Amino acid sequence: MLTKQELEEHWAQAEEIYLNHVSIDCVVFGFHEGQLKVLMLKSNNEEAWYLPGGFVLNEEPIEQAANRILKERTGIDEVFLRQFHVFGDPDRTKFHKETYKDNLFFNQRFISIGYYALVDFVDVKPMPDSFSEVCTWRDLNDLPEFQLDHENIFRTALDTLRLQLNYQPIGYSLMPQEFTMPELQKLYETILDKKLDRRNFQRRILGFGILNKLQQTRKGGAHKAPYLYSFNLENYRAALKEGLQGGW
Amino acid sequence: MLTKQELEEHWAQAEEIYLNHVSIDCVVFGFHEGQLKVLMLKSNNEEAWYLPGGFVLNEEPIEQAANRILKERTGIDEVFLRQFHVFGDPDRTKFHKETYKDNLFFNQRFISIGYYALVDFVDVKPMPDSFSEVCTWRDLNDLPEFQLDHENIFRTALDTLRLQLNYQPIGYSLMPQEFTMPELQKLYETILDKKLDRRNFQRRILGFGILNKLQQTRKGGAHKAPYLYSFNLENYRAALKEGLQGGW
DNA sequence: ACAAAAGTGTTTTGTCTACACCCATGA
DNA sequence: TCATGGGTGTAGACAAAACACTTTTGT
Repeated sequence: MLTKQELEEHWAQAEEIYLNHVSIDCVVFGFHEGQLKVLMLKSNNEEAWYLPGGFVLNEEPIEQAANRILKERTGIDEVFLRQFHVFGDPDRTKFHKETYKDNLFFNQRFISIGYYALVDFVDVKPMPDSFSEVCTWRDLNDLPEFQLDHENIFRTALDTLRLQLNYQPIGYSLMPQEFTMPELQKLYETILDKKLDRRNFQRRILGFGILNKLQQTRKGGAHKAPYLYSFNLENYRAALKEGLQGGW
Repeated sequence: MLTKQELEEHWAQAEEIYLNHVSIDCVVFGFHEGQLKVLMLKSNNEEAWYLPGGFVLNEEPIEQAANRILKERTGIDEVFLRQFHVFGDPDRTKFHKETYKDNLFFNQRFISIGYYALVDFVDVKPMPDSFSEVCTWRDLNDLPEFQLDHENIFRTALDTLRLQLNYQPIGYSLMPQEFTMPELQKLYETILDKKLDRRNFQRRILGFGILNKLQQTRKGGAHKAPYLYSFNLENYRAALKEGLQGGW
């Protein structure tokens, strides 16, 4: 953890260290207790929430920058991370330009590259950045006010996630190692925001041949114990090359 | 047309005029005589071909920059234009950095935003830029050597086009005002690189309700004259909101 | 009159959808 | 023992795929 003074020095140097005019914003999705979540931060000074973001070091590939930023906020590495859109309106950071009038670095135009990440909820240890006091998961059904154009960035990410559901290993990245069929179904229902038929869902998912059915069942529920599954990563990758066929 | 000296002055000022570190590359697709084409330029000095590209003015929205660049190369406005990927490898412009060692502007790292455009072939008047002697259509079956990472950019655009075939008004943008069913089918076959059944194709396309069947037929062929169609733009837009369902 | 391309309709096949019954478990 | 959720199978609807015959036109 840097002291206040070290921080000030860091941002005074930012213009030298980081590639100017380019930023990265990440929409980090997690899934917990049947709810889809986004990782967000709350500003020190106002009731405004924003998405994890950062800048690109002078000689750093952008994918690597996104990974680094994500690791700083979540503690995890090797996450599923995809570029989805670039936000390049000259007015998108108007608020920052006003707030940081005297700061050379922040007072410039930024083209922001949007990434969305899919992570296993339980692995994440949310860590605030130097502008925030809070870093935490927000439920998609209970979102706060967004700063800047971050609402737009978030919406675009969510739309992309829905479109790519059949082309990306979304289940694999968001579910824990072992999970039950109803849990996986809940994930799909949450992302798509619609109910799916239990039996058809099962047949379809199993038909892809991307799951391993385990011998154990999930005990402790008040009812019949469901089987546990894990992903067959090799088959999953192969299947995704072709895209999982058909729409929901 | 600028003189050589005016050009030199322009690029000497580039650092002031354009947003540093950000560039735009466009993959312009056209369709002519049953062949899919890309618009490319050839360097003055070498046997290297590259994609139309340019930079973003300080206060210019990026979509507007892409449109401006496209207009400069093709003469047309209001084209179908979509962002598809950002290319941010620090080494991607290594060649330029070496070639333009003494130029402050070119000798910097560029994050390039990739756009693909779909245009009506006959509307385009290819115009070289200040680094090229030739601007012309290249057949997808007869592509030249690419400069920098432009082969990668092109491939990524083509993959995106295939994926989005059912979600974007691709036929509308690439076909002339009036066209026959076999011509439209050829377009789909070319993009997807596979043969389609004539009757099923027709039923499917007509089923979307996005075409107007005209009374005239295309005379002059050596055989039965096919009917002409035009797009019903209103229905097309509506249908695309939902995505044209099903895969080929 | 024939070759080649275009128009159109029917049968077959397979996939998605809707639905019902049995089973296991904790309360 | 009952309420609840989980496991599994089947018949019907619908859409895609396969396929054949007729029509038009230039040579």
